[in-house]
Amino acid sequence: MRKEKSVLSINIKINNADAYVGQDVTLTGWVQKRIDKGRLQFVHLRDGTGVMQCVVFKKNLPEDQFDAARHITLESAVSISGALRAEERAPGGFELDANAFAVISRAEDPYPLAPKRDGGEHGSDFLLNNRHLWLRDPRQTAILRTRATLVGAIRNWLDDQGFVLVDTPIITPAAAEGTTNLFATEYFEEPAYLAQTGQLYSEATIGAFGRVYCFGPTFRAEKSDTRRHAMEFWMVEPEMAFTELDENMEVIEQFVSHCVQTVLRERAADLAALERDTTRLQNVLPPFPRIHYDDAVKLLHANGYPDFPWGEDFGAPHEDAISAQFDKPVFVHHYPRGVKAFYMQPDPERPDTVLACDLIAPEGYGEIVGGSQRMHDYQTLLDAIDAHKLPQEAYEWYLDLRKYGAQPHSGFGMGLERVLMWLCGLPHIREALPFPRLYRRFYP
RNA sequence: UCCUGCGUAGCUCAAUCGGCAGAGCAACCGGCUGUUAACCGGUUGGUUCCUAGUUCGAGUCUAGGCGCAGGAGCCA
Repeated sequence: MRKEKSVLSINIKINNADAYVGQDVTLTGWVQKRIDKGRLQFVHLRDGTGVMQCVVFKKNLPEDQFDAARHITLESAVSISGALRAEERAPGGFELDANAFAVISRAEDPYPLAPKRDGGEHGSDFLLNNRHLWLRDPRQTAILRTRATLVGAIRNWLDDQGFVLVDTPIITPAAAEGTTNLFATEYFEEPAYLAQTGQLYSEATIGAFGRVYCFGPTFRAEKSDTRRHAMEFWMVEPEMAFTELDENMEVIEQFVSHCVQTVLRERAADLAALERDTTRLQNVLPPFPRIHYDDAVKLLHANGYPDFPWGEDFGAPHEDAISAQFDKPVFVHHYPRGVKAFYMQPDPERPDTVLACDLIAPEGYGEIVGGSQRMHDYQTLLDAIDAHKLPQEAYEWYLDLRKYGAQPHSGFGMGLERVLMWLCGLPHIREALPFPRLYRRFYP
């Protein structure tokens, strides 16, 4: 008889529970928590869309099924059927009165990750070694859902603004910027490298589409061992023909604001679960403050770094000192030529500076966007390649672009994980990637 | 790569002056029909990171190594 009941019950997802109150339903998922009250068992079932408290009374189901529920292990895969009803005392506002309990796969015990207690937390080393299981934690799912929403916001805005997604290669023949260490691999018998940027290729595709972007993983083989660095990370790189520095900054502030506001709107519950104070994020609307590098240096002189020399790049403490003066992301533009990439266009009025802009996030999250106007004159670019002692033959195709319809053009790169850290208030980049590749760590 | 700190039960951590290896949580067994980090009783659980040294005796001291964390540099 009970069998007939569960056959008739409807398979539903927990986030649709409100539509099935009063009906007999079946849930499948993983046991997140069990509270043993003897003849009464509270089983908290997670199905990927939410968590449902299931009430298992001994008298409401066959004895073998009750015993199975009473001894079920954490993270076992189970199917639970019963009547769904609204219940104030239950965590999500709904509760399932179980009349059938089936074990699909019993998890081994003990489950390696303990529920949070005042007796102690897990350390980051242990958690990262168990990343394949740590991902099930409510905090981690909130972060990764937010990441997915952020990716969607990025793509939607660019698509709506007429940017065309044009993918750039991950396997590349030579160092794009020459300076950074690349992951080396092999293309049959020839040396090859994993891309650290798609930008140079996007400078080619703007000749076909005008406005483009590439969005995918990028790779840096630098031995950077900090909370802000991963060896494999995602970067979105829009590129625009017939566009100079000021317009580039306008696009960036519109774009970043849209991303922030979309996440605030669509992921409010997840940000609340992360205990993120979003008051300062609400402020992130155009225009953003813009300061010239010269003025940024003066600002540092007046705020704790009196000896900072003109001509050097900012380190993390300097970025923090600058961003602390503003309640929004702040642009620093016109950097000294010596600290920026070879392809950036010098300012004709200040040839010791380039038409570059970095966007520094508030609250100590550092640089999230780096952009610039690119050299469009053939000879200027050739001289720059020579000055940086880069192999000209590797850049022939890039130089070629300056021969056929060259024009002032600009673009920028935004680090997905850096932005996600800022939005979610994460202390370390390791939580911003599903399977982070960190210095000396790429398992699992 | 540099600076600083830390490696003890599955996890998070104690262990006085160099003198018997401990707790909480998890797990397991039992009790409880309203728990939300349940509660109560009981049980199990150790290569004290590795190697060498000092000592009657080393988790503790010394040297080297390995691992991890935080910060810096580099960058997004």
